[in-house]
Amino acid sequence: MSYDHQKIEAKWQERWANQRVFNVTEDPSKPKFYNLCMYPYPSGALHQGHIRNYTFGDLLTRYKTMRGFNVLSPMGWDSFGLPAENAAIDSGLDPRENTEAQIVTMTRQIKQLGAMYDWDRELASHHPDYYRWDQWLFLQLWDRDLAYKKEAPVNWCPKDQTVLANEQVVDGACERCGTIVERKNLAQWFFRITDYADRLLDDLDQLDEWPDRVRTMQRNWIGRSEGARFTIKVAVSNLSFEVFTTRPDTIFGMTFCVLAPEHPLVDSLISGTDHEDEARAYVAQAARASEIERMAEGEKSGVFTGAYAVNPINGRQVPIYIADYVLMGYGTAAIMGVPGQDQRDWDFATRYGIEIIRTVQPLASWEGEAYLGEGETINSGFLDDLDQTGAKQRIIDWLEEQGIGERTVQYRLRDWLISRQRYWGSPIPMIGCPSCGLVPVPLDQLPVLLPDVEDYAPRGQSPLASAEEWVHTTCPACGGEARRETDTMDTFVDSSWYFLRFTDPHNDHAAFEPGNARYWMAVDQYIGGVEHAILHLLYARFITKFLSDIGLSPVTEPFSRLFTQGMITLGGAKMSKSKGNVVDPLELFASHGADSLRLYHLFMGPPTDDAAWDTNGVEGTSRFLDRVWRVVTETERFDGDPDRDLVAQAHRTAKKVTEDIERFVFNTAIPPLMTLTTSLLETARKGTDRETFDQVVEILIKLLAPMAPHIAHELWERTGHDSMLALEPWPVWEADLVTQATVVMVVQVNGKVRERIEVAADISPEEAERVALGLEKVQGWIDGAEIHRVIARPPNVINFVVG
RNA sequence: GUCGGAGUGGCGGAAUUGGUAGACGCGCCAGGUUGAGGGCCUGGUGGAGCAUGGCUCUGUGGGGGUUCGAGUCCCCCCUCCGACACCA
Repeated sequence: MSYDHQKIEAKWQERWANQRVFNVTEDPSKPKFYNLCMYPYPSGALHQGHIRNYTFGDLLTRYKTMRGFNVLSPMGWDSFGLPAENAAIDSGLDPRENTEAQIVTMTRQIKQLGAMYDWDRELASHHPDYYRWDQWLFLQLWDRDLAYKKEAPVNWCPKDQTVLANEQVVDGACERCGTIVERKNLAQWFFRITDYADRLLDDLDQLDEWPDRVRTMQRNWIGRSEGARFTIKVAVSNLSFEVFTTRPDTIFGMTFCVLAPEHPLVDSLISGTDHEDEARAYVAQAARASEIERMAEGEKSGVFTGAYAVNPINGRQVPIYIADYVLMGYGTAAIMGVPGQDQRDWDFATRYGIEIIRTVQPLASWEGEAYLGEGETINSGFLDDLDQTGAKQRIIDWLEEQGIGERTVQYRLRDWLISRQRYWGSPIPMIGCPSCGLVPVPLDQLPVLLPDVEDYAPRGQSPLASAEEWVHTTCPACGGEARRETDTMDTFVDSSWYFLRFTDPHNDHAAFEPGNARYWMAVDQYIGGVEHAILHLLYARFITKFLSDIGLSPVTEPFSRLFTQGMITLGGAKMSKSKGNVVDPLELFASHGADSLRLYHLFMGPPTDDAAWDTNGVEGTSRFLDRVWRVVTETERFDGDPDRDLVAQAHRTAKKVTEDIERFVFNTAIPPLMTLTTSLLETARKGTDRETFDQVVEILIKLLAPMAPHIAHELWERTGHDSMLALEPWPVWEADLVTQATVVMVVQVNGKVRERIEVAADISPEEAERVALGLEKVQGWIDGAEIHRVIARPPNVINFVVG
């Protein structure tokens, strides 16, 4: 018989909400715990990934509450973004109405899961009272020269006539229409995150409760390289350019130079020369080609400019090429070509017949490719015989003495491109004035409201541009006619500070009150998908550091502990609507109940790992809950004796479950609860006394409360308690009961298990040896041979080495 | 290519410090309950062999090594997944 989960789940969801069990205020008398699941995009329907995320989060909220913490667990909506806009374009749905309807639906579904949040703090980034503070944040950055506008190459879809974010470009093509993406120069807004590169990198060391792989990914993304930057003169001209290198020690091996096709010097180098036509054709082709095409070509391509560069170290003249393997966005967009010590330069030199000079003596014979290893410097004048470290030091000193170069640090990280030629986002609060230039919207005029438009389809510029009345405004500086910025902000701006807003969500005169933030920050546990390991987490760290610098954030790192969950797969692929392999949580709420589904998500495997879906597994956890139900509702006999073993088992279970939750591993916390339930059912048949039984049942219900809260609360009530289980203290265990008196010891002969024997847990090595040697089977295996060694590790194992 | 992560029964997985490999669940098999089915209960379930109420061998992607003892530690290789992807 199975219990009526629909009825009891609805009952308790209503009670928790009515009694405001999970609504919190700042309370200095209690330790605080800020527990946060990454706020979702309101897609309109929960999928299993959400269920998994909120099940983990809710388990922690409930567990920490029972442990006596003041737990803040808020929920909100990352409600700006492309899907709502695409729905508007494709189906004519109003983005605002559509988004808000989806929020209503998803809120209902989250409540059906029994996941509890402080809904008084709910926020949605598309609300003017939220995005007003995005705009405020933008202006704070602008005031400190950390927001700027400049021309930059962007991904451009020629069919959709729009700019695409990097993540919308899949294999070099537009994610929506499949057209090959072009690169195009457009004036864009940036945040100067590179100013924070060092701090973002260095502070990763503090985040020792983040997964290593996430820290590694961030480290690689920031990509710090130490090296030198120096000036190279162009022969027979007064032109020069700068190069960056991590291997200044190889400067004597420079046999050519390369400029990126977009390098500003290219034009003056080739104008009016014999090489002009060929070079211009190459530059044009590089501009047209997508990244994918550039790479797919396999071999490195380039073209000679006709000009020569002068190596400052020895005056030697080397040819200057243009090649697209040198990137405009990194370093100085120009390099010294040292084929002997760089594989890319080697490939290029080999193709174009350029001389190769080795400047490092390989440790072993080495041919056919560049040598990147250690070795003595050779063919390098005054650097000869030095090792790499010494040679680098020496040459940088020399460059600095000559006043042509310096030691420098280069990052792979680029500034954050935040403007989008899109409708459904926070308008950038700037005004373009013909006489004053770029002028910020005064703070007292925020928010700049998103205007209504007729047509959301991209036409090569932001849809906001079509709202003529809105665009036309007056310049705050001179009062003349001016035009508003029509780009909106990347939604990653919204999510880069929402966790601070949750500490003071209704503030209408500031983004948040520093006092509230001081109580709640940092987020003690942040839970979400690993797909946000780089961008969101990096941006959030950046903005938090910035807000700390201007005295508003109490912390320099927003998330103390990060947990990234694995994804759900079915048939070997990630569960997704487009692949058609989704299992709808709503159907499972109806058929098995939220508790069974939650328990299955906890049980199916390590929370960090990807997990393969199996609906039969929900059947299994559902059966388990039926058994728990029967323990309480069908036990009638209480005519036996107190059962100390059962109590001991309950205490061991409490210890194990607590330890597993603390280390964030849930799949191993459930088996002991299952076996405890089986023991209770056996005991119920056998008979015990009422006191023992009630005591053990109480522990079981409490341990189950964070995992399967509805059934746990119902059984708590049915076992005669008036209190709210969610606010009851977590079970404690007695150390004496947890330690077992006897254990099974393994007896090995020559490392092979030959016998098992039950012994006292505190047996001495001598006693263990005596007992083991007394065993008939062990004697049979020793078979009269000499015992060379006895390794006794009581009470687990004893091993006789014979032979 | 570089950097991460992972390979254990038919399946999901367990084994936290080197010490009983396969906990727990699913699936499957047998028996019980039932008019039948479902449900529930009990037992079994890595592989091979045999003198089959038990015993022996073998077994954690492959190959070597360290150790009394290796899923766990070291070296080499293979496969899969993820991130970055010409970063000078």
